[in-house]
Amino acid sequence: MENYSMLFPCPNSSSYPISKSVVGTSQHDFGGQSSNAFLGLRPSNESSGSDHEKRGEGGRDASMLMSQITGGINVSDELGGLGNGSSNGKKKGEKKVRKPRYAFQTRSQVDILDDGYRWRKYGQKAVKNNKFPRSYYRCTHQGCNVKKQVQRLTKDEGVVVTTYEGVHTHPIEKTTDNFEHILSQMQIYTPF
DNA sequence: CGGTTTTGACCAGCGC
DNA sequence: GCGCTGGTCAAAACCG
Repeated sequence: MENYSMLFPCPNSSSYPISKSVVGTSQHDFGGQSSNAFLGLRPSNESSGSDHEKRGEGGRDASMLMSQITGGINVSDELGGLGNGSSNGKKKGEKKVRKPRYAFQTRSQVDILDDGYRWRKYGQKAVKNNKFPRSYYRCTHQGCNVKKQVQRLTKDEGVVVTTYEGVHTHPIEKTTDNFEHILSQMQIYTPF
């Protein structure tokens, strides 16, 4: 858990986080305790077993909206510069340059939202304070090393947190009604 | 048969 | 320095 860009700050912090509040995108410093934007994604400084409640009254947290998600996607390509393009050199002895990540929550029955790209799962880990494992996926397109991880929240298993890392270097694979398809898989939350 | 998933092992970073 | 945790690898299993 290092640098996440919180597309959606904690909903219980007063107003709804609509808008492209998106990127604070600090490349560094985020690992240092990002307030508590993401309930399930916190590092490990939380005493297990008590990480829920505490936001219980707020009603359904994770009230993520589609509009926000589109915002997130847009934003994600402004990291194109730093993201791909060879700067990812994995030489040893080199300073680790971490790509910024973009996370968002969705309310969905399915873990894997079909975003039109093809992903191959390359790992799965049990994470602390969460009874659901986190799954790691990589884009199968040649030369495109975009990764994403998907995790369901313990507290609210209707909520799926998806974290993208990197930018696709190729067009989307499934063009047909892709966006609508995503919509159909989500339960959209409208505060109105 | 080729691509994907599963799953345990391995490794690196971080906090104590 | 050590242990914990997250992230990745790779071999085997699985599936169309």
